[in-house]
Amino acid sequence: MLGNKKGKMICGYVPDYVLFDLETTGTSCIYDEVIEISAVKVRSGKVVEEFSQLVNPKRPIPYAASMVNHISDEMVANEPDFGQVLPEFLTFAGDDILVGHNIQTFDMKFLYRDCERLFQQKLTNDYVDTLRVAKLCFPEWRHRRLSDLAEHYGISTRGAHRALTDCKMNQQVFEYLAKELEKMPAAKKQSKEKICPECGLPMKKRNGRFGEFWGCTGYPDCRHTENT
DNA sequence: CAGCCCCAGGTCTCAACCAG
DNA sequence: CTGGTTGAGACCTGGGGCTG
Repeated sequence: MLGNKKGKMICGYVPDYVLFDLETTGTSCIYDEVIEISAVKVRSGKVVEEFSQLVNPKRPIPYAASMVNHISDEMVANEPDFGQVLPEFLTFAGDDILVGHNIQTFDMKFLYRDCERLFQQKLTNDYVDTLRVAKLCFPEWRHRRLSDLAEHYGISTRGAHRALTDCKMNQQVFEYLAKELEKMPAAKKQSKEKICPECGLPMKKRNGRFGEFWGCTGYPDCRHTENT
């Protein structure tokens, strides 16, 4: 949950997880705030519990953001702030693996920032980004937005861009992606899944002066290498 | 729309090698 | 030793994709 080491990204399927989604006042993890957080707890691929809470960002919601998520200032006026909601979410999530779409570059940034800001600690949960998994399954696709994946699997996108609806949609997508992963050749999965033991980032095969070697994609921050 | 990140491709840098 | 060449890693940049 909280500690001094950030969790690592996993690119694969797990049957037990907490899938979450945030709605925010914008796309900047420096200047913007969370206005809704929702999550579903999943055990053996089935939703067993839900969590959803509007958040008062203590500032006006920009028009452009309201147009996307349909959340207005009036709707959040009497809601708690994120300082109250985040501990509730963390209790709900426990030490489960967190799952979401494009969370590596978006949602996790907000969570990391606010955990640091409120508790001076890091979020230790490992996480799965379904965008990464989708890239693995459908490298030939041009787009892999959550709505594209939902449409591909015939999942209803009614009410999209509200956190809980997106969570449920994403949960079904993740279960379908799991089936795609099962169908994939082992070699293809393994080559993509080699993880750096130092920092948890994926490793990549590189050609060096002295031949092939595995290098961490976190270079230059992480300089871990392995022989092929 | 803005902001952020990833990724591929191009360029730069530097060490190794070799000829003179 | 010096200078030129080569090749691989480091670094930079622009385009594309995804989010609200």
